[in-house]
Amino acid sequence: MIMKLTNYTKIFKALSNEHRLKIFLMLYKNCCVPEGSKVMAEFHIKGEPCCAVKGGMEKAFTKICDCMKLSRSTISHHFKELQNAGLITCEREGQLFRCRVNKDVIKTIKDFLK
Amino acid sequence: MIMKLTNYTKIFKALSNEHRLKIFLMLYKNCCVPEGSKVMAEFHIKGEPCCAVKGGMEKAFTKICDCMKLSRSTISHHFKELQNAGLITCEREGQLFRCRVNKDVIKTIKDFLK
DNA sequence: ATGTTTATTCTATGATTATGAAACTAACGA
DNA sequence: TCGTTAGTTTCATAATCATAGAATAAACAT
Repeated sequence: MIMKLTNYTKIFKALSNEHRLKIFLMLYKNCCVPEGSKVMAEFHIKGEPCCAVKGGMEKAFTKICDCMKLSRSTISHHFKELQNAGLITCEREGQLFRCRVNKDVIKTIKDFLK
Repeated sequence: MIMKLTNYTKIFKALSNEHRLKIFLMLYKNCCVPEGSKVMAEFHIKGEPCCAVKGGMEKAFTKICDCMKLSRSTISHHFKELQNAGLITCEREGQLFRCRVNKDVIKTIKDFLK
């Protein structure tokens, strides 16, 4: 996938903030996913401290705030930035908050650095 | 190589600016280098429009300013940022301005995204 | 030595970003 | 319905960043 330079700067900018990078890593690394699934993590809205998919994620969405000592609105803002950069997609489905990490983008970055 | 999270944010921040990314790419991709050498580009101080190593680089340091419509001090600042992030190292040697791209860092980023 | 060219550092300023408070929306349960 | 919980949006503000001009330094040619 070939992208305009500004798409890359957007991605790098999204990852240039420590809090956003932590959130992203939490989604990208600390969650096990069923093979073939793109869903990296599911956070229960009511603050269940788990990754609904397969365990491994020790902080649920609502606890990220405490964990990072940031307000809810700030966390929301950071999630939005990660989405705008195309790194993740989020959707709400009833009580569930679903996050997908866009693996294509990761590949794109790696290719970019070749 | 394992680094603190802030080192990664520093790298991503350095690459999050379009001008810096262009400069970095110029050093990283557009210059041919002799096998085994770490030197990615050599810019003549007097504005010779070449990469002293093997050709391929069409803009010398002094022309980057025109090319990007930025002042000399701003370009200097951007080079410094790239250095602070550990992406490149620069040194002056008489009339030559030498830039080395730190390939280890690139590898570190790629490993980071695994 | 003096002037020229080139890059850096310092300083000021306009632009962008990170943050939280408050208002708002959506889902749920009693 | 009404209150609670969860997340978003809007707005204001403090912090950081990008930029250029001026002063400075280093290398060189004359």
